[in-house]
This record gives sequence, C-alpha cells and structure tokens, in this order.
Amino acid sequence: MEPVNTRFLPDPADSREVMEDLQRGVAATARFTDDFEFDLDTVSATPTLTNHAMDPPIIVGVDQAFLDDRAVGAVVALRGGEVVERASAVVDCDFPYIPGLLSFREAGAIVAAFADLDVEPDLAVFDGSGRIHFREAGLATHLGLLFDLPSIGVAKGLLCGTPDSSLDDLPEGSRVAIRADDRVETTDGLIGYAVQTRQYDSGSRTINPVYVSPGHRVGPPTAADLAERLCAGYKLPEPTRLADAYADEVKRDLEV
DNA sequence: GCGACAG
DNA sequence: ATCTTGTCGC
Repeated sequence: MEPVNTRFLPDPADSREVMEDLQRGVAATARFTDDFEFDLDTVSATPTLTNHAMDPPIIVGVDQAFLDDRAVGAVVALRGGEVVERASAVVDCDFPYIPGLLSFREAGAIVAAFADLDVEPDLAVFDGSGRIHFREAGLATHLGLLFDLPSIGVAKGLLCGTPDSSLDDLPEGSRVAIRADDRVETTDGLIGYAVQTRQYDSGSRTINPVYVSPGHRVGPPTAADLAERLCAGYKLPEPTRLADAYADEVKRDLEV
C-alpha cells in the first residue's frame, strides 16, 4: 500500500524548523478519536475458535532494525491472531536518532515495507509514541496519517507527559492516565496511558508498563483497550513483537 | 546553566 | 536502536 496524504511525507533533508512545522500540521490534521470500521470484540492476539463467527480486522505490527547506515523496515500482518503476510525493506538511512524527530529517521524504511504489502490493514501498531509527543505528532500519529490508517503507538519508555499516579508495581490489566505537561507545546489533558500489560503474580521483581497513545483515528481509551487485547502473555502486543522478530531476522540475513 | 529525552 | 554472558527466578 502507498501513502495517501503525501504532503506529510517526512523529508530527512529538511531543516529542523521545517520538520517541526510539518509535525504541527500532522497534529492539526490527525484525529485522536475513534474512527474505524471493525468491532473491538473481534480483536484477539491469538487464534480463537470464535474467530470464524466474527469478522476479524487485519492488524499490522511495524518495527525497525538498523545495520550501520541501513534501516530494515518490517511489517507483520495478522488476522484473528494468525500471520497472513510479512513485508520488509532495506533502505539507506543517515539521519540520526533525535528525540521528537523519530519519524524522520524511520519513515523511509516503513514506507518502503508498506509498498510491498498486499493486504489492506485495518489498524497499525507502531513501536513508539503517537500523541505522546512534544507536538502530538509521534511516529504512530505521523505514519498513521500518512497512510490514513487507524493506528496506535506502543512505547517502552515515556517521551513526555506526566502519569496521574505512581507507575510502580501496577497490577496486570491496570492503566494510569498520561497527561500533557509543559514539554507538550500543543495541548493539555489526556494524551495516553501507561498500561500494565504483564506483571509477575508475586515476587521481588516487577515489570514496567508500556506507554500507549493514539496514533490516528483512535481515541486514548480505545488505544489502551487495543494494546491490551493484542497481548498474549508478553509485555508487548503480538503484532509489535512479531514485527520486531521479523526485522531482526531480515537484518541477520543481511549480515551473512 | 539544568533537566529531559520514543528508537 | 546497538554492543553482549551469565544468571536469577518461576
């Protein structure tokens, strides 16, 4: 599939000022409310007997791996918890990691991988933030809007924003609201959730939550619901986890 | 100057 | 993200 809102294509050659202006345009155009066709109850992380009686959406996980100045983009498509397609691409990438400008580093490989994808996804799960971003235009929001695809961001770390309460030792299945702080220039209020997708039953060690935020066409509570439903015994949602493994696999073949 | 910082 | 062995715990 190809980008539809091409005016939002990230260009790593632009100046930082132009990049940030583009992000403000992304935030102003993206929609942080539910606007998708599928039923939340048909979303599952693993194959289910009742899947046949339902109409499960096609959900893609998106991730990257890097090898010197090359980026590997990987997309894994699932339907009812089963992998239906995988697509990848390797592109040159010299743009560095800069907090707040991640999409300018990773979009090239992602767009190239999506170009090789045959199925039409109903939802994309990105490894990184969406609305939890200085200008509400994180990777998941930017790329979701670029393809006009409902999307969410699932990050392992918090870029900005402040949790409503302590995130220490949360019980599995719980969530804590993340609100915009003074580092978020474009809005106030709820921008995502810390979601405890997995936790040890008891013991001395604990697992950190993931940070889920709306990408495009998904509201904050639904984004958290989706991330939760897509987990299957691991901290990260299956689409993201499988895309991560696939990116590493492609990278490994590249090294040989 | 200080602090904060997805992947 | 990437560089990397062993090791603690269920």
